[in-house]
Amino acid sequence: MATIRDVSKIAGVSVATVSRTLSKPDKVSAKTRKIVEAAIKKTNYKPDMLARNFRTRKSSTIVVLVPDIANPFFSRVIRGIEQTAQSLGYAVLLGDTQGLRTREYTYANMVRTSQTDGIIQLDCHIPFEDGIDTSAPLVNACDCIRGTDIPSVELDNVTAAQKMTEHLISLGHINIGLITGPLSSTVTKDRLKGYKNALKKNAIAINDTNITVGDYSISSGTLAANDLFKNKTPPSAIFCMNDEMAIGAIQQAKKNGLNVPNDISIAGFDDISFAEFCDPPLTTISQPAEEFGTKAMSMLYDVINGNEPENKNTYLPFELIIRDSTGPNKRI
Amino acid sequence: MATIRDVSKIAGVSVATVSRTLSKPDKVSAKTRKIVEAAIKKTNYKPDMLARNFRTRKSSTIVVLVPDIANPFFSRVIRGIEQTAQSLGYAVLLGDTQGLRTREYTYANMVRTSQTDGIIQLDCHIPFEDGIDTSAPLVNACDCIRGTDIPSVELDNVTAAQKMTEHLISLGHINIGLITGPLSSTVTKDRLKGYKNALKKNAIAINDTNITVGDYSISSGTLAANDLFKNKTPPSAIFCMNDEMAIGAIQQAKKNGLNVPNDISIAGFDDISFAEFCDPPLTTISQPAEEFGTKAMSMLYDVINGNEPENKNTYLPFELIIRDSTGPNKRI
DNA sequence: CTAAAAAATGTAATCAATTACATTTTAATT
DNA sequence: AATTAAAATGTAATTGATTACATTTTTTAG
Repeated sequence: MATIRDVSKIAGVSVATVSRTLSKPDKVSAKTRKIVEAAIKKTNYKPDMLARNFRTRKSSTIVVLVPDIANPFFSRVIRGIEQTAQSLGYAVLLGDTQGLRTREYTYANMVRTSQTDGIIQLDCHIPFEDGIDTSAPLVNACDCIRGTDIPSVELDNVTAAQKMTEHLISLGHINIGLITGPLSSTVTKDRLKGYKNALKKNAIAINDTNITVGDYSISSGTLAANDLFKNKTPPSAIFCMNDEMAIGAIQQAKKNGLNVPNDISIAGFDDISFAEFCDPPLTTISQPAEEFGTKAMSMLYDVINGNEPENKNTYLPFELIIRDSTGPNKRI
Repeated sequence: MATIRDVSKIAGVSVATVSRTLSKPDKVSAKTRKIVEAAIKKTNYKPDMLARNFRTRKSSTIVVLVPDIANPFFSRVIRGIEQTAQSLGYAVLLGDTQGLRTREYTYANMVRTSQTDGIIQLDCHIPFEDGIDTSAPLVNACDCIRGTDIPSVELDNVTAAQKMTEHLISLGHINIGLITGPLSSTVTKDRLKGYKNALKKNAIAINDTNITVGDYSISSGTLAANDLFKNKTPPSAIFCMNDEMAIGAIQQAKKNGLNVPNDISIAGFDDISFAEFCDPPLTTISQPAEEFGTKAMSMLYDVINGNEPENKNTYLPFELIIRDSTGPNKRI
């Protein structure tokens, strides 16, 4: 493999000139530039990134921490990250953490060892209490941690969940079940708050047996729905905090001989691509998944370069998508 | 940030000894090892990977070329890759190519510039005709190119498609539609071959109007299905080359007032997690997605280290999953 | 045409680790 | 105790690009 020295010899110039031809061509006279470019072509020279990264002290790589790459919502976010990263000259390392702290640690440490220039975190645990390097360029996307000044791209989950709950109320539902995610995450807490807000606003009592906890998986949706169906007065509508759980809940409803939406309304969250093709098509909240990624990446770019991002906490818009899985309460 | 020199000073040994303590501890006496380890702890030293990678001439990074990270099958494969990579000391760069050759080029070139030590390719185009660096460690997973000696992890797509077609035939279907992917890929060609094999074996004439081309997206499934429904004698069963297209086809069937499977049987391929939760649940071929990833990664590891992988073309098992979207032909 | 300013180019240090080879220390053998 | 072999440690070169600073060349201004 040709090095910059080979090129400089063939072109009859110094290595500095070759380097400059590549990185600051306007600092080189047109004549030598041509000579050097010819030499580069002749030798098929490509700068060694290992050497360049080492010398410039940056990896031009960022890592994205994701609990599960196979989650269709996260994979769209990552697609957005990758696109913007590419256009900004960064490569994207995949940090599938499977929710394990040790793996988060491993990947977060890559900043300290210069393997990576920054971190985008899709579910938020870092920085840990016990003093992980907090100076690492870090941006949270989708989820966030309250009370820190870590830049984030979020949805107004409170309002979104409130809107969805109000949609169900507007259909005449009073007894509304909820299937949450793990209560540790801010996203879940916010959506729960939105659900409660809507009930309060409409003077509907909050019934704790209507609130069940899932883990954002399809199977947890079936389980939680089944629990709700066993209530003394089962809900006439269920709001699930993501589409997967809603799909699980629909399946369980059908298994129990219930028609969706005639006997029970079921709503989701995220608007994954399969939501539209469920039976019945799912009422849900759509989020601009790719935009979470692109925005997070450009914010991280700012942070890496020492610039305060414009909006430290950016909120992206959502949309209530009404399909056929929700309908009027017919039990009244 | 502490360097190896800081540690060596504090420990009162040479940098070589510090380096050895880390990489070949058995070459260092127990006494000095303890001293060095104490100094490392004291300084909170972490070796700079940029320097190490530069010096050792390897990035400890591999790149995975995937046409679309948001595809649920591919994202499972990637999960497998990531897991094995991690355990082998490799980081995984994400190369979402969106099917664009220029992006494939960009990522493939990372091997030449030492940014990455090897490539796993999930849809196969590289090496291109026009002489990209063929010496790059490369493994194909899921798809492959015939007539090269590039190691690959594959499914026996011919047999799998044949099995599925035979399943439909066994249900009494004779007029069987097919929705393929883009005909350029080996996977598609093989599945087409399997379909034809089954028909021939059962002395059923191959009807070209029964074969339509999709692009593995849901919407292409609806379109292709609609085409098939317009045939003079529409098929009583449709075999779709992936689950997404099957989901699209089911939707189109319902839209046309057809009951699945009573009026028409529809089958998919891949067994993505939503297949089980379709309405009706999808008959499909399940593939060990994660295993494609783990196997491909360990093969790539061999190739990178100059060892011929044991089975240059590894075949993974598949399983015919019969659910409710296929049933007896009632039009006879 | 000359002096000063600006532009272009070159020299060599630098980044932080690894490692071949040299040297010193320790252990083993007689 | 002397000799040899083995183990431990140290010295310094090396990796390939970038870049501060020095030097040379070109341009501009008077």
